[in-house]
Amino acid sequence: MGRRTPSNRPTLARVAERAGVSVSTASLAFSGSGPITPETRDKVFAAATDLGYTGPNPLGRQLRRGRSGIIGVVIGDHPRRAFRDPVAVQVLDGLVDALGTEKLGVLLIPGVDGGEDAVDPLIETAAMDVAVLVWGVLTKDPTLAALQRRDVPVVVGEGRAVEGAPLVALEDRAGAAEAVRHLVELGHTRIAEISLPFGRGERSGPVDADRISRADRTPTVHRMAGIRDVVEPVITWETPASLVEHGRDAATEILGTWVPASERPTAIVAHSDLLAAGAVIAARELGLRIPEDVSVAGFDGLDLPWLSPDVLTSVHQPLREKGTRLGQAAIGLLAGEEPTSVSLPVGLVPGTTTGPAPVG
Amino acid sequence: MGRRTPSNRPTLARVAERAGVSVSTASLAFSGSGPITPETRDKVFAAATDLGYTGPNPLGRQLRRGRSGIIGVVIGDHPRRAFRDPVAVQVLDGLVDALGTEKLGVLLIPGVDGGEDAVDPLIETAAMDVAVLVWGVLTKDPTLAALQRRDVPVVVGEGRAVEGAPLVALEDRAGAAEAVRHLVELGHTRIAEISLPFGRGERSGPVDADRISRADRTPTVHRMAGIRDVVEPVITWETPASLVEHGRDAATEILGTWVPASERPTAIVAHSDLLAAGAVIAARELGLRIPEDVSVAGFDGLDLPWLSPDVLTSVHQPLREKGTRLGQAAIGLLAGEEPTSVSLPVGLVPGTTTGPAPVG
DNA sequence: CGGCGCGGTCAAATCGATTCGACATGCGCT
DNA sequence: AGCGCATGTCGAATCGATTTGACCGCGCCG
Repeated sequence: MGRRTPSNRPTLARVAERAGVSVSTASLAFSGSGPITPETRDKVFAAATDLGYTGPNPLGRQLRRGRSGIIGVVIGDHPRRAFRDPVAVQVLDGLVDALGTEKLGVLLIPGVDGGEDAVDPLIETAAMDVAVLVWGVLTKDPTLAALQRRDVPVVVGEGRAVEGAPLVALEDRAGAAEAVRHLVELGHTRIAEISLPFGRGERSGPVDADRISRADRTPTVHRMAGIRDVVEPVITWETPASLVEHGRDAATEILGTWVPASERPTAIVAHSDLLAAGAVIAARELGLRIPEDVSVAGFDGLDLPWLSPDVLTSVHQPLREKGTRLGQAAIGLLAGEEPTSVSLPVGLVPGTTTGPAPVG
Repeated sequence: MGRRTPSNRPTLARVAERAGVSVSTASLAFSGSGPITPETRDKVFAAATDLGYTGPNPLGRQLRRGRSGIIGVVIGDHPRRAFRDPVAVQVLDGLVDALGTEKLGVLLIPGVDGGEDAVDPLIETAAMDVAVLVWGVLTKDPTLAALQRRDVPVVVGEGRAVEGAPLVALEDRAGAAEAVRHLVELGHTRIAEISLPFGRGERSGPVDADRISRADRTPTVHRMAGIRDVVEPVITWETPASLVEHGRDAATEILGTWVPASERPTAIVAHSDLLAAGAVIAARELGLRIPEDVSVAGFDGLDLPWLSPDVLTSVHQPLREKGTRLGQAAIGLLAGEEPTSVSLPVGLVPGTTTGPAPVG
């Protein structure tokens, strides 16, 4: 059991030789399915254990098969930021699970810092049978372009459909509309919006109609549209990422210094639960009662025990299912099925953070 | 630009043929380093773009090289649980970064639900040049055993050293001792401990000396030892995972019903920041002031904006650096260097959650 | 003017497996 | 007894690249 150098690692050929059979027969023995007598198979296995051979070398098998068994998962940012959002984590979980049933592995591909057209080198060179673009594609997406050049089949989560690629979407627009309708029914008229990022750049602050019209990122665009299906927000605040601190900063401005108290928004709808949680914390810090003074609605349906005693009113999404669907879409593509797209339903679940609008 | 079936995907041989050169020359052209005239190279590149060839097939290259360019990262649990802890996310981030510099990719390998000896199929069959066991190894670890059988070099984070494998550890014991010493210096004598899991099983509740002695998981064991280097806790509460809700549950018991108020612990030291945050929330819910009535110290040094206005007193660890060191260790192994281990320093950073022990 | 060396190109071996078609054996059936 | 078929085994081709060593022609130097 000493250390072995790569060069003396046993191969199928050596096993076959030792077992006194041909390489093909040895291969058949390991594949398990071919026609082979039990004795021959045992002979091969015995030789294998003698030599310390633990099964076919994946590299050889992959080359022959023309498949790597690897699915590239493009998370669009550095892990520390992408996974700071529990939403991404749950989707990934479903994805890993679904792919695991087919013995497919997940190769993590981070986004890049670089300029406009920069893509991670893995996109260009890594072996993968399918790539999953979890957070959709931009209108001119260098990552998508590189994958298409390489003929790597693609599965898209969220947003814009790509020719020949299955799309797994959520009913963002309807869900956002539902959340705002809930607020309107409670009597709110001055509703502020805290939004997800609009595009590549990192910006934060209030936005005007012009910038809104140029938003280029998919959950953002759909959720903004859904909100506007019901009401026009009194203000829209862009954030650089779905993180508690950004929601807190935005709400501190919106509820604090932005307008005189008499014109203060009575409700905030945020594009994500983390942003909404930040808004709740900001309201607490400003001495505002929730929901008596201000209502807050989120989006995602996360379980946030640390927000206790408040429970967010939120639009629940089947996040894990989104992951499993993405995985199944990838598997389907490998099986040669025609790409089919789905849009998963979402639904409002009221919590303790929304209530009737204050009178006057 | 129509769809191509795998069979008519261009190969280096076809490019060479079209360019009127040999395969070896074409290969040289793409490798970039070989001796070749600019004209020949351009001829090859022109033929390549004609055919839509985007570079050597990774599978062929990998087989020849004997390297897959993939590092398996064993996270020891399902992603939704492993990555719910920001600690894991930061380590992963450093790891991905470090490996990215060498164009190595991260293959995510989850833990399994199954019985004692179950391992993820990827462990047995996936191609990987090195495996990183981020959260250490158990005393009898089926994952480690499977990897050793396959001759996959291993890098270990945390805990027990493995023969021939670099170990990247943190000075857990000293850090834990420092945290408790801080509490003792503040006058605390009744100190409770909320601990990380002891082993595979999911248990929660107070533990006795016998169970403590049988703990088999590395950060847990070291942190317990460090605490006991300074003081014996009045109670140790085991939790099934490093999550806010478990810390909250534990602290609710410890500070609430467990003993009469006069004997209530005046300080809690938790093995992680998420557990500590849960304890802070529990204290708030019980109407206890922090730090006047109860002090809470954590471990990890996370940034937890949602705990505002409190800032945890915590032992800061270089988590991202742990990740980069793990990555560098893997790279070193691939380069044939002798495995070397490191232990990274940690340090107490006082926040607002610890203060002098209440008098009486 | 001849030989040496070097830059550039190429043929062939190699990485480790899978799989197709051929082949040998033995059995059953007429 | 002879034919055909099923069963099990094997040889050889193949997947797509990298790399070594041979080879060739040309320029430079003695």
